[in-house]
Parts: sequence; structure tokens; C-alpha cells
Amino acid sequence: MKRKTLYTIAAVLVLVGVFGYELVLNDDASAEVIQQGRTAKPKTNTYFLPTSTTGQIVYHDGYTLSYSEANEQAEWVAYELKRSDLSTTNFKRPYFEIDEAVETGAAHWRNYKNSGYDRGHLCPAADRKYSQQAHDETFLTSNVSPQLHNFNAGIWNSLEQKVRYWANTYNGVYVVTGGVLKGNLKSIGTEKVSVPNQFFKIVIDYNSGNPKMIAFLMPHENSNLPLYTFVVSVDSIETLTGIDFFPGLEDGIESSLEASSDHKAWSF
DNA sequence: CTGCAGTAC
DNA sequence: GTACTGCAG
Repeated sequence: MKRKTLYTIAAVLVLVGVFGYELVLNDDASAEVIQQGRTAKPKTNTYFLPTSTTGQIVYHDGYTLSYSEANEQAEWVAYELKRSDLSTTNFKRPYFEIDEAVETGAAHWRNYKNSGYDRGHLCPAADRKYSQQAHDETFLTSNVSPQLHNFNAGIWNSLEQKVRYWANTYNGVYVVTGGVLKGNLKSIGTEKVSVPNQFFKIVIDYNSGNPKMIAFLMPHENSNLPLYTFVVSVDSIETLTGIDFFPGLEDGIESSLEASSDHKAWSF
């Protein structure tokens, strides 16, 4: 066998290994994971939606976002990731499109071209693989932020995979993701898309006993440190961004969960 | 998985 | 602008 063929086989095995790790190690639900699609479109659960500091919330079938026109990107993207959403289907990657639902005009993908930055998904394509429509819907420019490739494909990707692991382990989670759009930020493209210096991701397990939250704040650079290194309290992200993340929660529960930066309840 | 870019129409 | 293909972490 030729060396190139061996490399190809090795690469395939690595990829299968990665997905297999996500889906097999975790469980019992491989049958559900390959489920045949949903019976109904996901409904936006406003109960878990953050506030908008920009006044422009946009609802899509697979996720909801708050758009910051000043920064030409979402200040947050929120969605529910059910265990049954997980799938190994491989959809072809479509082209990015301008989100026509953004009334102030979402950025054009051309801002990112040759910018040195990835169009980094906020709601990952891999989290919306229960249908082609849901998958393709993540390729709107309102759902991306400029991210360094090493960061996006590195520790940020690891965090996204961890979230899918938790969705499986805890039978579904809610996720809120965004860049910190504060301070003097570098920008790219003719529309001046801001480049965040930090990204956050907040996850809620609402379905496996006592509700629990975990929040991550990462500098915009790759790292080899363990994911839990970046755990912070939701409160600290609220202070940083001005966003109130879970106004729908009962105040007592909200305050206690959001104050915690303890990750011991979460399986890493 | 996360992506970009060259080439051709 | 879109499609196909190859490449990188």
C-alpha cells in the first residue's frame, strides 16, 4: 500500500475516533443520536434568553441572536442543544449568506476574506445537524465572529465538543455564546467587523436533576490549558458585557447559580 | 471537528 | 458568484 493511502486511512480513523469519542463514550443514546429528524421545528424558549443591549433580537428556527450593528456581529447567540439534536450526518458546507432578518443589515462575508480571521460560528454547525435546513441556517453572517484559526480550531473547538458531550450526558443543555464587544476593538473589512479580545460561553443543564450553570471566558488565543481553567461566574460575564443572561429564572435561583464559578458538578 | 484558498466556469 | 478540489490545525 502506498504511503499516501495509509495517511488517508489514518486521517479517516482519527476523525471517526473524534466523533466516536463524543458519541460513544458518552453513552447510551447512539440510537437517538441517529434519529430521523424532529417531528416539529424547535421552538424558541424565551425563558432562557438573555437581555439585548442593542434592542435587536432576531429569531431563527435553530437559534436566537442579539445583533450589534456597531460591531457587525451578534452580541450573543442562544439555543437549546437537545440530546436528540446530536447527529453524525455530514452535510456539505454551504456558502455564508447575509442574514436578511437583521433589519440594520448584517455584515457581508467578504469582510472576512483574506482578513486573517476565520468566520467563527457562534452556534456551531455541528450543533444543528438534525436537518440540512438547520445546519445551513448556521451559515449566516449574523452567526459568526472573527476568530483566529488556531483559536477556533483549537481550544474553542474543544469547548464546543465538550458542550455536545454535556448535551448527551445531561440530556440537553442551553447554550449562550458571544464575543465581548467592549473597548477599542480591532476591526476587519469595509464594514468594520469588530474583532473581540475575549469570547464567552455559558451552559445550563436544566434537565438532569438540580439545574446548574457553567460559564467560560476565554482570551482570543489558542491555549493548551484544560478547559476548566477558563471557568468564571456568570455574574462576571454580565459585568463585562452588560448583558443579563437569565432574567427569566426565579431571582433566588438565578442569583445563586450565576454567582458560582465552581465546576465540580460538571463532568470534564 | 474547525476552517481557508486556488482554479475554473 | 458558484462549484470543485486540496490543504491545515
